[in-house]
Amino acid sequence: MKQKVTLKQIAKELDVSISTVSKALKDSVEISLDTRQKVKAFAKLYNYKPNNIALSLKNRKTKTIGVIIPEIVHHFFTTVIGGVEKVANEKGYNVIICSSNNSFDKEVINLEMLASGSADGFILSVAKETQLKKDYHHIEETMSQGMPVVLFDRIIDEVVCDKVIIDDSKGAQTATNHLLSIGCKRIAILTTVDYISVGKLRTNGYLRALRAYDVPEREDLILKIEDIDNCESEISDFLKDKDIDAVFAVNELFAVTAVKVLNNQGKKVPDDIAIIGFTDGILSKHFIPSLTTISQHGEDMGVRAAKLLIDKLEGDEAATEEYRTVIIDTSLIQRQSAKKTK
Amino acid sequence: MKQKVTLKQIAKELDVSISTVSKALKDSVEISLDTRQKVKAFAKLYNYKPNNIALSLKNRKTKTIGVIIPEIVHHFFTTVIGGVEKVANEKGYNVIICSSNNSFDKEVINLEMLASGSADGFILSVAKETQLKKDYHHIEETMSQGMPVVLFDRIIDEVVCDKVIIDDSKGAQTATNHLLSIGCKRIAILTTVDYISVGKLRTNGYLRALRAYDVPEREDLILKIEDIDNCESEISDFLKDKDIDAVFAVNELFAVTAVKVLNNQGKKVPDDIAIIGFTDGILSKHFIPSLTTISQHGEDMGVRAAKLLIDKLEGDEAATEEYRTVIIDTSLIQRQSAKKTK
DNA sequence: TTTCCACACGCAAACGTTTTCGTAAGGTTT
DNA sequence: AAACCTTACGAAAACGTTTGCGTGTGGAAA
Repeated sequence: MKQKVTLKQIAKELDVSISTVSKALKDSVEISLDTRQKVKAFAKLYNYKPNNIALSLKNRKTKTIGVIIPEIVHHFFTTVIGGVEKVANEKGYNVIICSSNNSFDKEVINLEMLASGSADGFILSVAKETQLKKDYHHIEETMSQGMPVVLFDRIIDEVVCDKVIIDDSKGAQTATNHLLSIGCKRIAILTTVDYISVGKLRTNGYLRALRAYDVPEREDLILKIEDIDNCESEISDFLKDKDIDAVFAVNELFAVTAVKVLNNQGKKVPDDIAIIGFTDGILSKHFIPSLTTISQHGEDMGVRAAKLLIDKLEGDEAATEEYRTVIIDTSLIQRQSAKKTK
Repeated sequence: MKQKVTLKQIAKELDVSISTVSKALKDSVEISLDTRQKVKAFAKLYNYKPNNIALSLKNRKTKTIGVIIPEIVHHFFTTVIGGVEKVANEKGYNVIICSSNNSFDKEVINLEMLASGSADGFILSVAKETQLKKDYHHIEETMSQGMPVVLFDRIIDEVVCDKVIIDDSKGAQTATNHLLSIGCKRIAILTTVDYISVGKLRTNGYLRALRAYDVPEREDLILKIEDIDNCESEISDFLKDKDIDAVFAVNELFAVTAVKVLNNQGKKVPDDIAIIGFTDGILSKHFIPSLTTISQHGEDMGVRAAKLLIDKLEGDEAATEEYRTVIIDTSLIQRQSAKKTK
């Protein structure tokens, strides 16, 4: 088994110095044409590739972006990663992805690991636990060591840095407005517990829309779900015999579960009841009926986040000092699960 | 903005040598208790973390596993990554993920980039283009430079290395058997073009099951789909007025599309026609009807792949020379889309 | 012949670690 | 007092690069 070939080895074989080899490979005029060609031929033959690690050490940058997300098996987060990869690769950056699995500890470990030399900056969506715990020292510490951080989607207001979000509240308002505009009056919402920032914001948007239409808000039409994995029975109990004509679900899973539950309860979507979701994922697209939903444009988020980060990484000192928050527009994707009541 | 603190800085502040600091932090008996405590207190205060890059360079290993997959927005691949991360983290490895986007060129670029110092070994599922092109020089080159590679799912027979696969053919046979055993006789298959290795294998399994039951195979019941993203019309034409009682789809998307198409054609699943899929993803689980399917146990694959790789990475020379192929058992997950005919 | 200049190349430092080996100071044994 | 041993620390090399600067060689100009 061959080993990776280094400058030193080439130098030895060709009986020149390491610096000569290095310069020759860079086509430096310092080196004679003859030597240059010889070295390059040799390097090609032995498939020489400069060692990134050594370069990182020398340049004190890794040309790597660290991405930490709460879940890796998750359609939205992976689309964001897709966006990040796209611009990162264009700009010659590598992307290294870690999942915190929604655990605070793992988030800290991952961040510290990557921060100690593996990445130049971070794109991060915080774990549920972190939101609950409100402990952000690891993020602040990373930034104070000179590594920029861009937060996206599940952000933290208290941390001052670049951010990329959607206007969750506005998106929810759009969704609710749509339901109201097609004639729905009694709209239930399936949302998360309040410590999940996006859930809370979407609930707010829902309430705002109601008020704008002068529809009284009713506590009994709001379900805050804690255990996402076992939401079916909860939703079933909640929806049972409820006199409603629409459901707004703050994520895909709640939306399809609602359809399922309603089917079981003998109600048809969209004929008897309209449903609108949030997040345009696989399920929304392929479900029967296909789901009208709010798209978060995950790839866009990734693109913008990566651009922000790279700007900061490559920017002059001046640009480094100001922080921006990019708000990505959501859009309503109309499909089959919500239609005009006659 | 503080900078990352190094041994050198600590040494300077404390007026000792770098080696003293290094040893003190490692609790070397060479250093007096006094100095040790002083150094450690100081290091903690300044939040010293050894620089991974420097360590990588020195140790000539990165403690990082490179994972390259054809698509990042893909349920199955992300579950595999989940498995990889799990064991990698347990063993103190980092995971760096790149997506080839099914492009041969990007696969080569990613692999070369990671191979030049960023990762010690690779877990890889090859791009469609690579399978078509049959060009594997980048993989062989990587291995010849001493970096182990584990192939999974979309593997390459010609490349000699560790592999983790499911028995696609057997899984497909199980699926088809199930359909036959519940009384279906005229079973269509929705599969991919032959150069996708897993598609071909699954087709073979289907045929084998048919033969074992003495059911004649019929060319007109086999649809090989090239353009996965626009499969609906193709499937619709294919299924139209066909006298069949079951469909075996080699992936989730084909399965749900088939259900959709059949619904439109006035046939009910599972009452009029049974459907069975392959890959147990979000769709299969939440679709209505939920899909009977073959589970590939993606997380298991990731776990096994990571173990194989780490074994090779840490193993003695002897173990390094033999290559293993792990076959993960598939299992039939019975849900609603296929039931006994009366 | 002396001086000067280009040319082509090598030296060495630097990035941050770890680790082997060397050594000064001080104490203990004869 | 001489010889020796601990103890506690420092110097330096190594990992693979890049790059500023120094330098030997040869030829041309004076």
